[in-house]
Amino acid sequence: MQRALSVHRSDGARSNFPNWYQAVVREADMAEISPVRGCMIIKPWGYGVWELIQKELDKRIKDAGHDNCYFPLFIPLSFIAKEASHVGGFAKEMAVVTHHRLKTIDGKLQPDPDSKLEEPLIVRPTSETIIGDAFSRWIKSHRDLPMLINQWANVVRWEMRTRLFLRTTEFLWQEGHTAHADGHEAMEETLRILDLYREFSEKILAMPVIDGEKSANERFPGAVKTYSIEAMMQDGKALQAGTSHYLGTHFAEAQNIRFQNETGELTLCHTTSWGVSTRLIGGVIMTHGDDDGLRLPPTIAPKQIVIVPMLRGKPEDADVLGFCHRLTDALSQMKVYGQPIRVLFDTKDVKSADKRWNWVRRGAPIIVEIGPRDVANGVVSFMRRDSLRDGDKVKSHSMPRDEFVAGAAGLLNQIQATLFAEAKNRLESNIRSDITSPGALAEYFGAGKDDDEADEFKGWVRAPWSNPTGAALAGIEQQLKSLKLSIRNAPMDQDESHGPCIFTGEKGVQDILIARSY
RNA sequence: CGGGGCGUGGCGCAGCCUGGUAGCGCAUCUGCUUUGGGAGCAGAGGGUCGCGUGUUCGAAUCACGCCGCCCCGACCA
Repeated sequence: MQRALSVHRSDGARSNFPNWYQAVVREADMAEISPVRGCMIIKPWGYGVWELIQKELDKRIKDAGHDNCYFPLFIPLSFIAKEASHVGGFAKEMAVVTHHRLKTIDGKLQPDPDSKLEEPLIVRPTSETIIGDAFSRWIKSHRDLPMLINQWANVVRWEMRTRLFLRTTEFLWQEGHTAHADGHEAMEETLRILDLYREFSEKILAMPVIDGEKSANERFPGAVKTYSIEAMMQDGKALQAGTSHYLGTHFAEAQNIRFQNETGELTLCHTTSWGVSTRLIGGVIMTHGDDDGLRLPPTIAPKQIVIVPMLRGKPEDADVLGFCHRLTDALSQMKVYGQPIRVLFDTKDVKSADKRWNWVRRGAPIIVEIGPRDVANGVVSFMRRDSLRDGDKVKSHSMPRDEFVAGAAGLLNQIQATLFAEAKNRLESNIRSDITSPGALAEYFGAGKDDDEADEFKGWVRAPWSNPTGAALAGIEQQLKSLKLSIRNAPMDQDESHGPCIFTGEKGVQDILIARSY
């Protein structure tokens, strides 16, 4: 059967999934690899999605009381060295600036040895240390608290292996940093943001997630507690889509972030940090994409409705164009999610059929096609990207023009709801809680089976455990690693009582999610 | 960084084993025909075959080195 994409996923098998993913990124015009290793060029359609993500998330962050700032791209080496586990966690992936000038030596342009920096600068992998330094100067009194700051920035982490959007050397993100008078308040902030991320992911990205706490060895370097939202991709793997950390007084101690409390005592602040990145776009692609390309939730589609005129090179073309112009204007007057509907009248001099398939691949939620017959009958023919086909055939709908205009916002809402419902159903129906031993876990995830079987779609496992620490935890992690599994998080949503621990057999204290992951 | 695969016009690939100076499909451009849907015919443009060194009269093809991409592992938010 003919599909809009050059690479197809093969019925749930994971083997073809990476190729399919790359095909979507490329053919949906989202991004391309750049001349710089591990870095990507985000193209207009992909960046448009990011801008909408920024807009929606920025609003929520500000509504929660945070102000935006901008801190330097460079961080003095001495800053990053201040918090021991923080350095430990990031040391292996730092880009370091050592010179400030180039010189041609022996005909070769190279860093001028005479321009060596006294103190090397690192390109920020995250900004806790430089923001903490500012906090230590900004915060003097309990009246300065809480300090609620956010920044939109690029960061660099020199990863071994990169994938477009999911893990790139440079990526765009938002990082929130807050300081509070006590641990209780800082924990509240950490969880409030976690919930904000969950709500944002579900409502705006139509990507259902499970929020929970990370296990001890997956904590952010320097954190006391780390929480995440985890989304299920269409190959069954988990994607960590956002994190929120309670940093305790670790950074406050390292950087002397103190305030005088009501009784005049000098007291350490409790800090938090949290972020989501362009990785979310990868999550959207792997959550909603299909064999015809990307399917964008209307909330983040740069163009929600695209109108393609069916021109014939005949006199009635003028009528078609006029009809399309008026339709574009009428739709632009309508609102969805409190903002004008984003409509594009695609007048590019390209064959109509090609335009249609380009928009299908890019995932425009509604694609309208107008020909002379539509004009004569005063109707609008359109396709819904969320349910493009009936079997193999493309499903085309027709509706009186005024009815379509009046119902457009509702239709976009419906598409958003359909995408979310599909993803939600996939998530919920693929978490098994009937696996209660390491043996059963190994069997389910295909240990010892041949490649084809091991390659089948697997979801997640939810199981009780006794929350072991130290060597016991490390042993379990090792065991999971041999199955390519990891503990994703301990969901916030927990039952009162728990069965015996899947690993130790001891009394369970909470449920955890186990999955393959990105 | 270890194991495997790959790198040939924008995209997908053949040619490589058995060296003789580049080909196919899609896309692009032009013209004609077609027109409720990914059109047909004819013609055209576009590649120093990832980079470098070597072997050879001659290298996409053989050897060595390097770079990049993908998968698995290691690592990691």
